[in-house]
Amino acid sequence: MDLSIPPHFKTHFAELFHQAASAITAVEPTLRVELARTKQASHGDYSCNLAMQLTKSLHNNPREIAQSLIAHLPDSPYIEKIEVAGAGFINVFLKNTAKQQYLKYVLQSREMFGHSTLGNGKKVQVEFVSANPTGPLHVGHGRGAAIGASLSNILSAAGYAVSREFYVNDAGRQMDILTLSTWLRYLELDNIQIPFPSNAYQGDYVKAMAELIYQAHGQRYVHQPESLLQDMPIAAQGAEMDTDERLDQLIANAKKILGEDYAYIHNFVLTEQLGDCRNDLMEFGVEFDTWFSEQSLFDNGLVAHTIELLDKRHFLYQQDGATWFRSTRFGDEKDRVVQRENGQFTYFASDIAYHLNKFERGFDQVINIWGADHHGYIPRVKGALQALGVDPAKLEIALVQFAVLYRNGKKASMSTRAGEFVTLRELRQEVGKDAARFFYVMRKSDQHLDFDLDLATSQTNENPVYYVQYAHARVCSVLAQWDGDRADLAEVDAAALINPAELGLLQKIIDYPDVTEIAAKELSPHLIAFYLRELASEFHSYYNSTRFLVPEISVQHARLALIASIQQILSNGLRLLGVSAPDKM
RNA sequence: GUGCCCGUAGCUCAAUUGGAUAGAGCACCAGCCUUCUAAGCUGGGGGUUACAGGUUCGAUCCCUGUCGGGCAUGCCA
Repeated sequence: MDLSIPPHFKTHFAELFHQAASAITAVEPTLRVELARTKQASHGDYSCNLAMQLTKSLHNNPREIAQSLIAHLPDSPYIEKIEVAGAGFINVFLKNTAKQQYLKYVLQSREMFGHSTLGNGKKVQVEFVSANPTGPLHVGHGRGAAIGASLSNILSAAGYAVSREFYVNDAGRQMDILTLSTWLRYLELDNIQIPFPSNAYQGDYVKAMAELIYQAHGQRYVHQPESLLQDMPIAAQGAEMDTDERLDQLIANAKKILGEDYAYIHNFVLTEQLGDCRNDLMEFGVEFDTWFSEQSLFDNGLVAHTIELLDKRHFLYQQDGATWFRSTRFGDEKDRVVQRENGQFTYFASDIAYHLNKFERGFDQVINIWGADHHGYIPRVKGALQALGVDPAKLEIALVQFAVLYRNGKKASMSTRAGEFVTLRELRQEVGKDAARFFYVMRKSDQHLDFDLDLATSQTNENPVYYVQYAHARVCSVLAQWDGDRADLAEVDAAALINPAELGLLQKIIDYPDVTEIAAKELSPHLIAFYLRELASEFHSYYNSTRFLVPEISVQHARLALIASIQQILSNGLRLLGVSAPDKM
C-alpha cells in the first residue's frame, strides 16, 4: 500500500464515484459528484448522495443504484468498508491506517499544509478598505480590513496570485472639505477666527495637521478672512447656517485665495492621512500591494476615455444638461449620471474607469469588499462593465455588514463626521491586534457583528482567541519538555492512535485542507475561525484525558506526532487570520 | 412606496449551498488541579429553524404570501 502522498480524500473518492457512475450510465456533464463529511460516526467518515441524484435519470430506486455504484467502484487503498444506508446514502469508512499515515503528510508539509492549487495561479485582485483618507480609520473599516486581509491570505494559500489593493479616493469633495478644515484650523493658530463649519471635519487630527503646517511654514498660508467669506450664500432667517452650499463656496474661495498653495495643503493632508492609514493598517497586520489613486484616473485621461467608450457603444444620452449611463439596460433601477450639468464627472464615472482599468491590468477575477450599505451600487458597476464588454461575473462583490461595539452590554456610539467615533487604533489598543482580527472574522461577513469589547479583553476561557492560542501554546509546551527531535515526528508510524479521541482528531486534521478550500471558494474567512475553535476544543479535551509523554515510545511518538500536527494547523490557520500563535501564554 | 439582505436555544452565531437525529460559545446548574499550562476539562437542561402554504425521495436552505428588523433608493463619495 502506497501512502506516501496522501490525497485529498474527498476529491479522491469523488473521482472513484464518478468512474463508477460512468460504468453504469452516460454521465451528464452537469452532474456534481461530491462527498460530504458525516455528522455521525455510525455513518462512517464520508457519505455520497450520488445514488439519490441518479434516481430520476435511471428510473430506479436509490438503494439499488447505490449497490450498483459500489459494485463498480474502483479499489482504493484507503477504504475500510463501504455501505448503503438510509434513503440511499453511500457511506465510506476510512481505514485507520490511512488516517494515521496522514500525519506524515501534515508534518512534512509544515506551513504548506492546507495550501492547495485550487486557484491554479489565476490572477485575483482583492480591493478592500478603500476608506476616504479624510481621517482615522474607524471600527467599521476595521472589519473590512480584517476580512479583506484574511480572505487574501486564504486565496493566496489556495493557489491564487493575489494582489491586495487600496483605492484612494483622493479626487473628491471630501478631500476638499478636509483641506479646507485644516486650513481653517491653521488660520486659527494665527488668531484668525472664522466660525468653523459644523459640517467640516471636527477631529483633533485636523488641528494636529494644521499645527504641523504652521510649524513648518509659519504664516505663509495666512490670508485675511474678508476674502474667504465673500460671495457666501445668505442663509435664510432661522435656517441652517452650515449648508453644503456654504461649505462649497468656502472651498471655492479657498482655492481662489490660495492659488497654487491650495494644492500644497491638499497634498499635505492627503499624504499625512494616507501615511497614518497605512501605518495603522500595518500595525493591524494588513498590507497592500497597490495604493491606487483615483486622481490618477483623471490625470491619465482614463475617465474621459472610458466615458467616450461608453458613448461609442451607445450607452450614454444627454438629459437636463447631464450625461447619463443607461444602467437600466442591465437591471439597475434607474439610469445614472456620469457627467454632471457643471461638467464634473461623478464618482460613478471614475469608478467605471477604475473597474475597467482593473481588468485591463489582466486580473482574471476581481473581488471588491464593500460595506453593505453600498449594495445598491452593484448593478450599475456590473452594468457598466458589461457595457464595456467585460464579463460582469468576473467581478465579485463581498458585502460586509457593520460591526457594532458593545461595552458593558451597551452599544458604543460611533458617528463618523462628528469626531466621536471609535477608531480602529483605539480598538487595537484596547483589545489587542489578535483579538480584534479574530473577532472581526468570527461571523459570516454579510452578517451584522456584535463586537463585545468586554469579551475580547477578558483573559478567561470565554475568550475564543485565547482558547485557540492556548491550545497552540500547550502543544508547544509539551514538545519543549520532550527531549526529542521534532523532525523525527514526521517519520513516526502512528499506528498507536486508536482510541476514539485520537481517531476523531485525525479526521479533524484531514478536514483542514477541505476547510481552507471551501473558505476560498465561498470567500468565507469565518469558516477558518470556526474550524480552529473546533480543533482547539477537541485538542483541549484530548489533553485532559490523555497523557502524551508516556514511557512506551511507540505510543509517545504517535501522540506527539498527533499534537505536533495540531500545532502546525493551529499555527497555519491563525496565520491566515492574521492572529499570532504564541509558544507560551 | 419600491428593491436587496436578514429572522435558528434566554443571548451571540454555525450548519460543507437540497441530505440522515439542526450544532457551537456565552449564560444557568453540578463536578475535576500532588500528574505534559485550570486562559483547561466532564456532565446536565434547553428548538414547531418568525408564521402559513407550495415544490420532492428529503427543505433552516428553493418558490408564494403575511408579520417583524436592517440597508438602499443623490447630477454625494
